[in-house]
Amino acid sequence: MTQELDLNELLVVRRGKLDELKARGIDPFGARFSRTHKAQEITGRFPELENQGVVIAGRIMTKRNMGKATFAHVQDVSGQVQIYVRVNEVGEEQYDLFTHMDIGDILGVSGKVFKTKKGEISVWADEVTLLSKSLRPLPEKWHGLKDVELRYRQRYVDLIVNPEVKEVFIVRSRVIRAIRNHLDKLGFLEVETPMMHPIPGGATARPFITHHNTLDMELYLRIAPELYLKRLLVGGLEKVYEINRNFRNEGISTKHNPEFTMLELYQAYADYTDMMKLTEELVSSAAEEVLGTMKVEYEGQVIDLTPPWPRITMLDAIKQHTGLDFATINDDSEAGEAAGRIGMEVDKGATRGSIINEVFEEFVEPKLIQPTFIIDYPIEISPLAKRKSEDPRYTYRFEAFIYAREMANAFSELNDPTDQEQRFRQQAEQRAAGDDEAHRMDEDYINALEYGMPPAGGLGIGIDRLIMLLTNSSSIRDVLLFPLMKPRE
RNA sequence: GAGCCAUUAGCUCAGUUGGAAGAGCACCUGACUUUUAAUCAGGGUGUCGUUGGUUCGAGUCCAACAUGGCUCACCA
Repeated sequence: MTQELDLNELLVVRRGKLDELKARGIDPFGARFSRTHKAQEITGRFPELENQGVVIAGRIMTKRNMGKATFAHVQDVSGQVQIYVRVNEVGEEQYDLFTHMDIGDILGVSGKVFKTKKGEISVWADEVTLLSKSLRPLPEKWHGLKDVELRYRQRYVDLIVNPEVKEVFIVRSRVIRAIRNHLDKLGFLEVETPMMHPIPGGATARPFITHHNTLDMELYLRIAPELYLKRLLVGGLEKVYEINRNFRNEGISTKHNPEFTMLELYQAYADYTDMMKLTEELVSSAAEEVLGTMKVEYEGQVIDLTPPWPRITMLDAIKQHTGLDFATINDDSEAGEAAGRIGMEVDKGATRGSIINEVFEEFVEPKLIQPTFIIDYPIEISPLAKRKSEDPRYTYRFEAFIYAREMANAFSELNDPTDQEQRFRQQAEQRAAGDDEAHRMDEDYINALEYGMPPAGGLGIGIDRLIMLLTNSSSIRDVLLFPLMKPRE
């Protein structure tokens, strides 16, 4: 059975045209083509380009045949411009070829810039060249491609027909560029640390497991670069950052993709207050630079990113929203009872710190719409953060929340190797007790700390979620070019 | 992992009470030398997601499965 038998009529017709072109000695998949202008330059600089010769290239998006003359819109990366092709200028043979081209074909056009009777800036063609034949029909010109599944699976089609999609990814690229420029200016060094870890660390998450054949060893796709970046602080690099993918083997949702992009940075001799300033600065200046404003609209609300952002301790925030004062609650069982009084059930073995966190997530987090720093996290849920000297039950740690979502997580880094080793041991006990997301012991990391790591501030920002905020996207899939999809069939 | 919803032509969508599968765009043929959702005349598109079941008869009712969306759970 040949493939042809499976094709519908539209595809058969296009393949017929392809054969016809070949029979006429025309290469349907052309080569290098020199253009002088992009579509947007022609429409944007009409006064100086009027009557000038230009050469453009792009995809045919619409076509209106009027007999001996045809209008079409050609789309390139910058946008669309209309072309006017008349038999008088291009000749019988080329005109015939052109009228048989399809919407979706890629062509080159040379001609002069003019304005039609109705006032549309156009290119009056004197030559049209087929550069690539399209064998599949594009979605409808008016409604575009709406089927979200098809949009994600065939992003290339989505990008062709839905211009606002391209805009999102341009903003994404510019925001990341702005962050890089900002950090470079501050003297940070961009580094790349391993994606494949023998011991997954730096976060509480389930990893993807893979296997190296020659070494016959288990490897994990990284859940965070943190422990490697801090080894670089030990090595004396002082200010480092990495913007790259993390992988977590967990559920998929509008806010979670198994691979996602994180910024992590570490600054020697700084602490978490410096990281708050830097967070405000990075986010607000990226918005200002890319969008031209620090007031962004998200899901119908205006979010004001202008620094400074309010800072409130986790305990104060809980007190404010629930009336519960955990400062007066000193052990695990008391904490459990208190949570019960406001209608929360907690696990039997839950610690005071994890209960505080649960109460916070349940009662406070949903209310944090405008940018807010929540500071001083309980030590039990912060195994890599420095203990507060005034009260060892808390750490010098904050998270930044915007639109009830965690945007940034940062702390004064724990650089005491003995304390770190104890915390790893506690985590290992939790792991042994069945918590498969608890941290694992990393002996080499302890070894590194034993050489001495300068006191430092560290910061992580979830880039995808930041881009969602800045592009008013409600799903993480809308800011990922190729979100993970289950294969069909 | 759970609940709800969706799946009909290449795309966007109708499809009545269970009784001969539809429209627009796109496509093909013809007309038309400044159109623009071009227009006019003609043409026909199909595994109704898959597999079963009920029925004289299923796009329509029932079940299972698949994929996707939303909500929840987990997480960032």
